[in-house]
Amino acid sequence: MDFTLKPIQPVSTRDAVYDALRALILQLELPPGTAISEKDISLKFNVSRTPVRESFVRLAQEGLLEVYPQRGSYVSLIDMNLVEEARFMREQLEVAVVRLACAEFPAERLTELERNLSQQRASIEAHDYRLMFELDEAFHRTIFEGCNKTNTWQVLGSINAHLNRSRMLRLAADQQWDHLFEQHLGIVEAIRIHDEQHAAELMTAHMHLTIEDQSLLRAKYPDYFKS
Amino acid sequence: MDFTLKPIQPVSTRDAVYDALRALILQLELPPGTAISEKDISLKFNVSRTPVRESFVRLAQEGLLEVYPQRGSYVSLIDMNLVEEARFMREQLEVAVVRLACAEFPAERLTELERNLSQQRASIEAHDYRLMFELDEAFHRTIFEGCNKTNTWQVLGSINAHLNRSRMLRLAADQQWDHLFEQHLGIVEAIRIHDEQHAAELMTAHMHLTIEDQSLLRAKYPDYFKS
DNA sequence: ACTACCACACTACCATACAAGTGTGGTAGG
DNA sequence: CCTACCACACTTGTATGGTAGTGTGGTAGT
Repeated sequence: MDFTLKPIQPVSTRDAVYDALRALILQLELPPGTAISEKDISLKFNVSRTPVRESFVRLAQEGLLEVYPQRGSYVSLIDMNLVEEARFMREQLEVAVVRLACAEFPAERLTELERNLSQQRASIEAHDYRLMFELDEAFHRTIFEGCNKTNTWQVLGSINAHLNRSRMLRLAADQQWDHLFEQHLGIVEAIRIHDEQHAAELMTAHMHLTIEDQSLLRAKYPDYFKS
Repeated sequence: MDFTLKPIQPVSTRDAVYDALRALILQLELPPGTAISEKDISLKFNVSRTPVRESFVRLAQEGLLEVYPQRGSYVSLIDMNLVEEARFMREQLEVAVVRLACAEFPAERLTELERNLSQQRASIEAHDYRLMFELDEAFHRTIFEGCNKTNTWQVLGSINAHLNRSRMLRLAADQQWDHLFEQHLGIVEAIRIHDEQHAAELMTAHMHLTIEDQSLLRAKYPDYFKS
């Protein structure tokens, strides 16, 4: 007997286009300000304008795309006000969740965090910053999952689209990965020994570290920023 | 010389349909579980399927609509896990913002809060709960605006769609508006005298009050809830 | 040389037709 | 009476044509 569920949909064209465009925007391969038209994209992907259009609707709702009727669509510029508020929201939620984690955290999630940490160490030594970026995401997601706050993490995912775009600009830069890694170590230790106060302090500092040097970024990529 | 900007768009059909459907869903005039088809809506609004469809995409992204390809679309059921996490997120952000407000808050916003409070008092005496609901929204929004956290409030707006739907169920019920009003009074007073600790405690309690008695709701409207 | 104007290429918006999958009710066969 | 099956009436997904508004570059007129 085969209980495998047949995929509800192999993959809808709309979702495929959406995923592709979103990835291109977040990885800055479509830099802020880039003009993109439904027609262009539909030709590049060899699909009709309909699924492209619907992808545009979703991207516009997330604030990643600005659509001006009858004039054109543009990858949205990075809005520093928005980025700062995204950082603010993330800080509040991350701190609150890590406090919960100090009170109660499943053992298997803790080992998952430790496994992640060892991978982080390896990727830093290998100077693989792209991988380190992904591990950092996974690290924080695991904390949320361990506290049964999966939906919260998903909401953060869309909120942080802008935040991550500016973080991506610093990927090549020095980005003090060593420092971030030390903080990760401390956070996991605090969770293990249920030191809520210390965990909260570490997480607060951690959330501030991910966004400094914005004026430098602005100077380096002036065209990518708004106002 | 006339510097008035002509409206970029009188109002796109898509946005009109989206706004209408969203309001219908949030006010439970389209109850959770209701089947709605693109065709039906397009006939009712006398527009083609295209703008309706794009509205569906947006509503589905917000989690207010479930779309099953080739089978139908349904107003999403209320997911209590989601509601609780929405409440959690809102609590963290509201508390953080009210702390900011205690440190610094513009005078004109404070008078706006006081004006709002007197309107609340009047609407409670008039038993106009619908108006009270709106005043409550405006009250919290004003606090966010006074702290330059407008974007944060907007994000909360989409997060709280689910939360508000379950709150709406209680509108006719007793919904201890008196108690909520007392807390509002206390919060404004705490902001005025910069009593951060007290404000945070009041807001925490306030955020918990808005969601109690869920089991009662579930018993009363079992078909509206998920799992 | 400069300005006003207009045709044209381009955009997103909307309507419509067709494609493909799903569930159901009726019917034919056992 | 029961079951298997199939046609049909739905659904959403995709493609395409026409509409209206916008910006630009070239041209005619001064």
